[in-house]
Amino acid sequence: MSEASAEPILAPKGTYDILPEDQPARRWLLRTAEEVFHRYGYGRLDTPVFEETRLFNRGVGESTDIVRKEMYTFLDHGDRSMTLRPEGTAPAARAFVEHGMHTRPLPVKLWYHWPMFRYESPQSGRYRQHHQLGVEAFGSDSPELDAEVIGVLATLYDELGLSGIELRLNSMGCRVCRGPYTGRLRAFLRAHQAEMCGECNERLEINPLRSFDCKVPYCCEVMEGAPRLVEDLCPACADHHAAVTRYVGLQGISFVTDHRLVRGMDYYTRTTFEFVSADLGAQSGVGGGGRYDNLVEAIGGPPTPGVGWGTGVERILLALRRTRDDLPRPVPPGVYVVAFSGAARETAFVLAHRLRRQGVAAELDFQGRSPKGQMKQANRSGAHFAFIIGDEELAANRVTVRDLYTGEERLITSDDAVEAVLNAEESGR
RNA sequence: GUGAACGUAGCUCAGUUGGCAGAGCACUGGGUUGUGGCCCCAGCGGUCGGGGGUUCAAGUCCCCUCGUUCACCCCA
Repeated sequence: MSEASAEPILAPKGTYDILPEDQPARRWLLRTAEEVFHRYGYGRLDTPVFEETRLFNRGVGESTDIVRKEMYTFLDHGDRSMTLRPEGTAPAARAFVEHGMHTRPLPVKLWYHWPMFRYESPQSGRYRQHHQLGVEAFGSDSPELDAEVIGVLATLYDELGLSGIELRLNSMGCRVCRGPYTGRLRAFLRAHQAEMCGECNERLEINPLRSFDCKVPYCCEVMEGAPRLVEDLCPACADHHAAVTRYVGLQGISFVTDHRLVRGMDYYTRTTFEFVSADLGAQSGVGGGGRYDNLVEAIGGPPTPGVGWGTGVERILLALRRTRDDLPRPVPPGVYVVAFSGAARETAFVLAHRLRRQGVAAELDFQGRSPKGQMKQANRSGAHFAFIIGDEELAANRVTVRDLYTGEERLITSDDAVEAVLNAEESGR
């Protein structure tokens, strides 16, 4: 083994480390989310990070980019094909079925905070491992539930202070209306094949709806004249969509109907929606979701409608950091215990221990720093107080308590010092 | 997967037509033999992303590669 030639090992491409200084903002975000979910009556669900590959093939859909080229799939030692979860809805549906949750009072409302894995080319706001917060509500096809689910996300963004976002709403129809509509759209696209880009022609058969998303100018022009699904829904879907928009409005949430909004999972039916942020780059979607009335059945469960969404934790933080500079930061210790002589180190160590047992965050030097160096550290740590112990304090059996905000100093017993800090922390709250 | 830009100290970045690898911040010590913040001095810290090539000489030019960023695509 040659130490000199050891190459540094870096985090895998598209992944990142979450350092101590990054934690408080993230923790605050998650706490806020948990609180919001609780108020709306959602219970937390956790599932394994890997599932049988079949779940995603059947659930998300063979034609999707996620399944076709973005999954981390491997064979385990029993030659079973496993996949690191690329999204949350299919696993949640699997758990719903596996635990017979259809016998619980419906709807069953769940939330999650999970890492997701997709083999994509990384860029800002797009990672190979990222975290999503999500909710899934199973067992009701009421448009009020679509609206509630959207309301949960809008409330979350609002309470996080995420501004500059826009809600886009659409309906993808159902089995009854989507089939005939896609037929009509295909016919339209074939008629205009010569005017469209190569990609649009390629996806004509697989997913013609995608052409609405094409950025090529002349494609956009053609698509202006294309039949629109929202305007071509079956009566039931049209009623549903109208009710969803009404109930979204009742919550005071503004939105735009975007007939071109097509999402990348095959399971969507009826409602689809997306929140986009003006503060992100090209990866402007912060959260999105929709209704999936056929998904549970597709993975072998009883016919059960559902609706939900996922939102990217990293993208929320990215957008927040671009608009706010007051996100939570690490909490400084209450006390930094300073030893001014070698003989005082033992007493300092014990004093720090006592403080910690009393509920006070206390730090001390381990590097053998000079008195000045320790004071500098005390200052940098942000501690309110420095407890200073040197030969004088040892002789007097006292400790010097220095208020690092005011510079005021007192020589008191260690009992009084601990008491003083506890009082200061109490009144500081 | 495609295209473009960029990789120099822990961080943010200079580095001229190829000619001794730098600054600020951070870190350590000192100025103050027991006192932080401001200031001053000094120190520590570098496989110049990696490999190959051209050259007397490469951080600088060429090729490959890895990574990051931006865009396409897709999505959170």
